[in-house]
Amino acid sequence: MKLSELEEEMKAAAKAAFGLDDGQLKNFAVSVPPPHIKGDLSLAWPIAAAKALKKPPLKIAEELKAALAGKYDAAVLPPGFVNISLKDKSLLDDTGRILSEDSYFANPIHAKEKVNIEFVSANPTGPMHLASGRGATLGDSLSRIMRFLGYQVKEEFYVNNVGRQVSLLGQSLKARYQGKNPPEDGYQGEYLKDMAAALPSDAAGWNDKQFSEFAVKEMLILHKADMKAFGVEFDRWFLESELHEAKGPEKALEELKKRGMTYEKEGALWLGTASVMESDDKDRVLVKSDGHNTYFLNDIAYHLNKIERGFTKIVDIWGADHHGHVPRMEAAVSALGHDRELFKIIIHQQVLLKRGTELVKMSKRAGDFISLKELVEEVGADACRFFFAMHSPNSHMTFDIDLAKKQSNDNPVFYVQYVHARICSIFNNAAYKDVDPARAYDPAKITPNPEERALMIKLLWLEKILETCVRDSSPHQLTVYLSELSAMFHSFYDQHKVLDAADPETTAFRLFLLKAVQRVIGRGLGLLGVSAPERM
RNA sequence: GCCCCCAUAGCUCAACGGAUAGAGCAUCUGCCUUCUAAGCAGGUAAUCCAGGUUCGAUUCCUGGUGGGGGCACCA
Repeated sequence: MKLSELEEEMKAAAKAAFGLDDGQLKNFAVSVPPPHIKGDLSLAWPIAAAKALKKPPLKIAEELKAALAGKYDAAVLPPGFVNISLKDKSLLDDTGRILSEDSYFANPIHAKEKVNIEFVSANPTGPMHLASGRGATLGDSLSRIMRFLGYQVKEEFYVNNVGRQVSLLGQSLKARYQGKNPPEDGYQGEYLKDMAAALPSDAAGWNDKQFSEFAVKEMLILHKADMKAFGVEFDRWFLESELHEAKGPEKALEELKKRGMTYEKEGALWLGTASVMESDDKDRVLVKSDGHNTYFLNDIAYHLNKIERGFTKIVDIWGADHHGHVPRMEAAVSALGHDRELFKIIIHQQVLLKRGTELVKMSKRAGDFISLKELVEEVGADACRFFFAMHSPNSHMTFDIDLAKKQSNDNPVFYVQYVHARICSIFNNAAYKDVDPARAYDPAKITPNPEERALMIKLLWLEKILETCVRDSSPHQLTVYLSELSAMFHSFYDQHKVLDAADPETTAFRLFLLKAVQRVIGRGLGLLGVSAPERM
């Protein structure tokens, strides 16, 4: 039985025994007992429920134990914990189902959710920066996790291919083509020299717009290649120009006006994000006094577009440098008449770069930065992705470039990957050791030892870990889990021989168990966009 | 000035308000004639400060201190 099912079953037992409603069982959750405690799972609920039930925690724990009797072996420990021991047979059964049912951990309840996750969305004005790796890792890993759990997920990259920055890019490219320096506020990076050198022969007669279009097109090719090398393939690259062709901003504006959310002041058109909705610190301009749309209006139109495409959950992943935009964007979605729950913005803190002992400040326009491509080529996509995935979005991570390049072998990703490789190796050695790797074991003849039990229980936790990742909008718990599972495996490997022709029953069981470990490790790494090598 | 985020071992990070705060790197001690030592076993080592709430606080609240980011009719 999955942990979620087990938890539900125990919760139902508690509900019936104490005559409670769901609200009173909110904190009812299984957890892992600390190492010095005997038991496979732990419930702290009796302590938490003491006040509401007006009973001593120990008494509640005893009553809960009685309610679970027959189904679970439970023990009560002060100040009111109930510790559960799982039966070997049920563990063996679960391990088998992990192997036989690929979607064992999916939850059908998620299937009705249509999720749009937009991330990276770097401007097509220069090579993709190393820091984009953080957003890319977050978005792609979360997408993979949600998909695995049963959600319908579309990954999307928004391309700002119109506007002032794009014009500047075109002008900068044109200047390079003509052997001049780019405009003062233009793009100074070397990459435009290379691009200029590759311009077609008829570029001499081009106007600025043609230079811009060429530059954006080329840049998009690079961005797509960078993302692919990083293991990220978007379902859609949404061009801002598509939005304008479909009259998106006009429609959004009309909708906002119709809802009475806008007003004119000083020749501009404003959205009452503060005065009407009280969710921002000031009102925001939609149409400037010169008649041009603000970026904000275009962004509202883009989000309206996503809503119209029928998504039930819309997620944006932004760097902390945009966090000030959160209230106005949330206000805008509300202003369009939609539920706040529909729209979620995940903010991740920025990546600080450290080279030697100095913190490196980077600017795309000055052309001084470390590209994602460079990093991936030197460190490898696996190590990069695992490293980014390890950090919760709120952590201010400093990326030590020298360390990442020089000591990539220290990355915990190898520790996890090594589990997969070791298990593959064992299976490859089976024939050589006179063992049939396909032989089934007989559950009736197997009593798992403590290390084997611990591994089987750990495998079950993948489900809850992944749900936690979704709840916290971060894959970092998965990296912790994989490291812990790996440690358990390596320790097991050291203590117990797997292939033993003299003991075919135990050998068959251990191969079965290892197959499941291998499956979970491979699956977990896959959800992080990291490869599971067969040998290292 | 206002807003957001952060502060845990020498370093990089974990820990739905729960039991003796977990890892990796670094460091020290052991372990390769036996399925891969990118490994195992063990040692050293941590919750910024002051209050508060709670049976219980690294976690929640208030006030400090220190750091990062943001406060446009730019995108």
